[in-house]
Amino acid sequence: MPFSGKLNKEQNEAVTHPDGPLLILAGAGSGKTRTITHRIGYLLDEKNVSPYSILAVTFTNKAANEMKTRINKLVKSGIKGLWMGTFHSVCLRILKRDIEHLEGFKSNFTIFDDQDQIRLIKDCLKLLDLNERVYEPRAMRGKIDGFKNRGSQLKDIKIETHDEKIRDIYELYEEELRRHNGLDFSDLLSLTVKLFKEHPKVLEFYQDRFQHILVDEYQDTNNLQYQIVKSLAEKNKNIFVVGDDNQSIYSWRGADIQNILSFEGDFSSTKVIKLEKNYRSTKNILNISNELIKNNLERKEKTLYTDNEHGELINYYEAMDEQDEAKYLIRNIDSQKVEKGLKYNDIAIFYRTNNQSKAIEDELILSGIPYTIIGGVGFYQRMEVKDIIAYLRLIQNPDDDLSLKRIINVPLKGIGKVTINNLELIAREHKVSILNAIEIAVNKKTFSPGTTQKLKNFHELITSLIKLSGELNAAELIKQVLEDTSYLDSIEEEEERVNNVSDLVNLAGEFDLEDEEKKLENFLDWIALASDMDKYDENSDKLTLMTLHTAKGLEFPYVFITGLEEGLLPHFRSIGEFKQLEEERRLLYVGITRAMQRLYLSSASQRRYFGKTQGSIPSRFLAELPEDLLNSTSYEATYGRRYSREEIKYTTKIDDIDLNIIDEIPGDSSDGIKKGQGVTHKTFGKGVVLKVEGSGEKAKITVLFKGLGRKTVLASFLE
DNA sequence: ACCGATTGAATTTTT
DNA sequence: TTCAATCGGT
Repeated sequence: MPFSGKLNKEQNEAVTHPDGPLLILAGAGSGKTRTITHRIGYLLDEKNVSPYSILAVTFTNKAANEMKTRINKLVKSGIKGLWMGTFHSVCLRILKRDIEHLEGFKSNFTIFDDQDQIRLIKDCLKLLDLNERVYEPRAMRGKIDGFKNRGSQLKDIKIETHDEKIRDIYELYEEELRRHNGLDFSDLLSLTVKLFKEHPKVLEFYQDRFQHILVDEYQDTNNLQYQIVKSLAEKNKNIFVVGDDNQSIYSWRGADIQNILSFEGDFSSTKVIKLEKNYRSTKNILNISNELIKNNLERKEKTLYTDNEHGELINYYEAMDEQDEAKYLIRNIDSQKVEKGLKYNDIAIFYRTNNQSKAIEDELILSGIPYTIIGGVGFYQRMEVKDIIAYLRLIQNPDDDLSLKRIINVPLKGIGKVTINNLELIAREHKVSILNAIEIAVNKKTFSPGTTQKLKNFHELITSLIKLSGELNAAELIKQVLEDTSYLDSIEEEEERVNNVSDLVNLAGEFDLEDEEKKLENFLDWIALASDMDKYDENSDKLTLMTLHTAKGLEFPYVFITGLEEGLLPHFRSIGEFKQLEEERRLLYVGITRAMQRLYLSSASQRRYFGKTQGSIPSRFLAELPEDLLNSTSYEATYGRRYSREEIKYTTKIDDIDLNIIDEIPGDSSDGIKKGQGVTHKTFGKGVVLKVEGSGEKAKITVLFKGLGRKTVLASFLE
């Protein structure tokens, strides 16, 4: 049995499980990936299951690619026909094939990323004549995604939000998305659910095809993903899920830890296997992770153990500020690298928020250490990359007004805001795309001769590119766009940007080699779901920097976790609410359990946020770690110098008060504005004062507004 | 009407 | 620090 030799008893039991639902609760480092790959190998080679009948869902594209490679090495037969990818990519594939069963949808849709979503929401707010300050686009995006992830119908939303306007925004947003022939990320999932519900024949096709379904990182599935899994597996019940409730860290994206906690109830006669033996970390590392996670109430009982040696103590350093923290990292990296003969890619640095990378980056550059940063403003979000992609998107989907608006004047062509606004009006009036509106306006000579000529040129440019798109592959088409628009000339002074554009051309070239169809559409789909993570090459000798979220699923011999401060980890947006606080703890748990040999923790006593230096105290999570496993030092101990600490202020938890009583809080302004007092703002309405900075008309007042949350406003705007 | 410059505001995590 | 909206000049 080639698939049992290298496995322990539980892993082997999972791999050779007969048909029927199986839940694997796999602790960190317990050989989860190995178990899934061997399971697939077992099905293919031992059970003679056709790869065509297997669907495997992973959390990232990178994980999918890696798993494919591993399985290929493992099995005798090939894996042609096997579906492996993220929920989003799997759904995309299903929708590309079957979306036209749903009325009003076309298969050449464009995928709208979150930036596009925000821009579209802004357009909606303008159309509805709503104030962006009151209905913050980002917040609205969050609400809309929330509705979609829960599968809420418009009529339900009335109950969920007391603000009728939010419902209007959602409704218009959906309408606009349809008009653009676009799908947002949530649509990929929710329309698949809709498709399965409304077209049982389509569902049956996939049910019959996918005899075996495997889902990795099941703890981070959301309601829609759950529904997809459930309906696909309903017929054959061969559903194999792997997850760790202690590593559920995506609730803000709609992930519901209940999916894994109640799996047994969802599928009758579920077999449960726990993988509790850790092969990754030293005893010390594993012990502190166990001690930490014990503090969570919402979890399944599971204690990891290991045969590995105790290893070194866990280091903790309390730095003066973020610079001092970065220097501490480099000191240790340098010395350990020499002492233990490490390579840079043996080492990773984690943090809670992307902006923490800057200080570390600066010091790394100074000391000449090679590094890569994963995430942040990723390659695909770069302005120049998005510009080129907008051209491609418009070529592929001429209804994509959003992309058109992005590039109609890029590089500058003398077509301004007023003209675009008028074009939008024409488009609306005739119920056509802006590209069509341009044609109408040019024919009718609606604009001045100069403008008409510019528009005519633009229209000809796009139509000629559309014609060419039938013959050219993605890379060639990008080159054509660059040539026709002289885009490179417009950014020639910015070397970085030019490089990014040429990287994009190369990327497209690589894609064309892989893609048999060589279609622009496929390239765009791939780009839309691609992330920075996918480009990450763990074999290049570079230090890796990333957030704790992106660290999930990876492992490194040496791990540094920075910024263990109240307000950062746990993040202040999560403090105060029990569930969110537990998720922050899980986040740290994920970070700690990435470490194989050695773990370093650090915090800074003060940190510059933007411009202003703020004081902070060490994270409460540090107090939960057993002291005898920690080796703690501080800036003061290392340098024998003291530094002046900023006064540390604790925020009052007024947020938890019942917002309905805001109306009743007395507004007494006889001697200026005070904390806790009720106020009325000209635009935002009623609220309660949380904080006062300065005095008089120009004082900055932080107010918790009813239904809108915290905002900082000028005293002169309050009544 | 468009463009560039200056000011102003805002920052969790990502498929 | 970056990004976006606004304003005044051409």
